[in-house]
Amino acid sequence: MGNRDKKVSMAVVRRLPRYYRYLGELLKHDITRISSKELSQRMGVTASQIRQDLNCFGGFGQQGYGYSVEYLYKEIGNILGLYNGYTTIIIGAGNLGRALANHSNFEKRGFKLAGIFDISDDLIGEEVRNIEIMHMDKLDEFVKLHRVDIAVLAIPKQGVSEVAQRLANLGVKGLWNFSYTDLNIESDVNIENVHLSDSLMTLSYQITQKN
Amino acid sequence: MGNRDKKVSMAVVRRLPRYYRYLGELLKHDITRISSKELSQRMGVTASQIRQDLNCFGGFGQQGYGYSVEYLYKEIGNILGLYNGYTTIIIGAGNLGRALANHSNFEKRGFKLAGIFDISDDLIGEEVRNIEIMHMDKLDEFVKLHRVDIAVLAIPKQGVSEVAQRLANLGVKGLWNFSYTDLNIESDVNIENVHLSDSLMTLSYQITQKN
DNA sequence: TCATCCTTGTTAATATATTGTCAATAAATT
DNA sequence: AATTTATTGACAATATATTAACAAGGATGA
Repeated sequence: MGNRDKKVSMAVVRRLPRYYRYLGELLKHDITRISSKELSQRMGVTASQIRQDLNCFGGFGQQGYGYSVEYLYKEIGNILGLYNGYTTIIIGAGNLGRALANHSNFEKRGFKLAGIFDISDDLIGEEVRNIEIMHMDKLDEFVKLHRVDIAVLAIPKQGVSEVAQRLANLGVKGLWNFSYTDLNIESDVNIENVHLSDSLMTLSYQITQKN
Repeated sequence: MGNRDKKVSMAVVRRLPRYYRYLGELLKHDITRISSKELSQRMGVTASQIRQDLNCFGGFGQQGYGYSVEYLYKEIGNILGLYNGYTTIIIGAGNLGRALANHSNFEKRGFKLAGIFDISDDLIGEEVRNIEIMHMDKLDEFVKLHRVDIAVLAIPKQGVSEVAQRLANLGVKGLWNFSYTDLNIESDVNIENVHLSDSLMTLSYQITQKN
C-alpha cells in the first residue's frame, strides 16, 4: 500500500501529464511494455522518481516485467480525470480565446467545448469551430443548463475578478486563468493560472545570466 | 554577502516575475516603500521567503525601513533582463502565434517583436500588428540581420524539432516553446516550455480529486 | 540626542522532495 | 524444474526548499 493514502504533492501531480504524454507516444509506436529504467532514460528523469510517483496512486507495475503501457496510460488518464468528459467554456473571444478554442489537444484530451462568450457586440453570432460566440448576458443561464465544469478565462485582467466570482457562484469547478493577475475568489473553485509573461520573463532571466 | 554567489535555484527564479508584478502594482498606487511582512501578506507567501529570495541577488532593503518599491522593481527587472531590449520573432502565424503577437504584455515587458514567420503561402504578406508575415525561407537571413535573441515556437510539434535546431544554430539564445513536445536540441540554447495541455490536465486532476 | 521600535540579512531548524538501495518476486533462460 | 536475470515497491539516505529565529543596525519620535 505504501504512500497511496497520503496527500499527493503538486510536484508529483504536475509530472503526471508528462508521463501521460510519453506513454501516449509509446502506444503510437506499438510499444506494449516499458520499465521505469527505460522510461527514465527517454524522459531524462530518474527511474526511482517514476516508480515513486506512480506508487502514490497504486502499484501499476510487475516485478521482472515493468509496466504495461496501455494499462498505465489509461490509469493515469483516469487519475487526471480525462475520461470524465468535462464541459468547458471560454470567456473572451479575442485572439487568445480563439487560439485556445482551436487548440486541437483540447478536445483530444476529452474536454468538451460547449460555448464561447464575449462582451463585444461585433463578435456575437460569429462562429469559432462551429460554436457561436454568445453575449455574456447569456452566461448564467448557459452555465446552469449545460452544467459547465471548467471555464477558460481569456479576458483582460480588468474584468476577470468579477467574472471569476460569478462563475464560481454558478458552480463551475475549475478556472483556467490566462489573465495576468492572481485570482482571489471566495469559493472552493480550483484555479490554474497560466501567466505567459512570467514564463517569458523566466526565459529572459536564463538568457541574461548565461551571456 | 550571504548566498549571493551560489547558483540560484529555479524555484526562486520562477517567483521573480511575480514579485515584479506585485511591485509594479504598488508603484501604480504610488506606494513608495514596502516591508517583506506587508508584501508577504499581499502575496500570500512568507516574509522569510521574500527576504531569502531577494538576498540571492543582493541586499536591496534597509533595516527598520523595508524596501524602496521603485528601486526593487527596477532591480528585479534588471535581473530578469527586461531592459536589455531583446529582439523576438514568432514562428507560426496561426491562432496562437497571432494571439502572442497581440499580447500586450509582450512589448510592455521590453521585448521587441521583429518578425513573424509561417510556411503557408496564404498568410505571407498579411500583417499582424504592422508586422508582415514572412516565409520561412527568409528566416536565416532575417535572424542573422536582426540579431534575434528569442524565438517563439507556435507551430505544431511535427516540424518543431527541425526549426528549433535551425534557430539554435543561427545563434538564437532562447526558445519559448508552445508546441506539445519536449525539445532536445544540440546546443546551449535556453528553452522554456509552455505545455498548455499539461496545465489543463493538472486542473482536471484537481477537480477530479476534490469532487 | 537618546531610547524604542522596526525590519533586514543571515543562520539554524524544519519540512519536503529526490535519489539510492535492496528484499521480494515475476519473467526469461537453461 | 531449476537457475538466472530483471524489475518492482518500499524504505532509507541524501539533497533541496521553506520557515523560524534573532542579532545588528537604521528609522522614528519624544
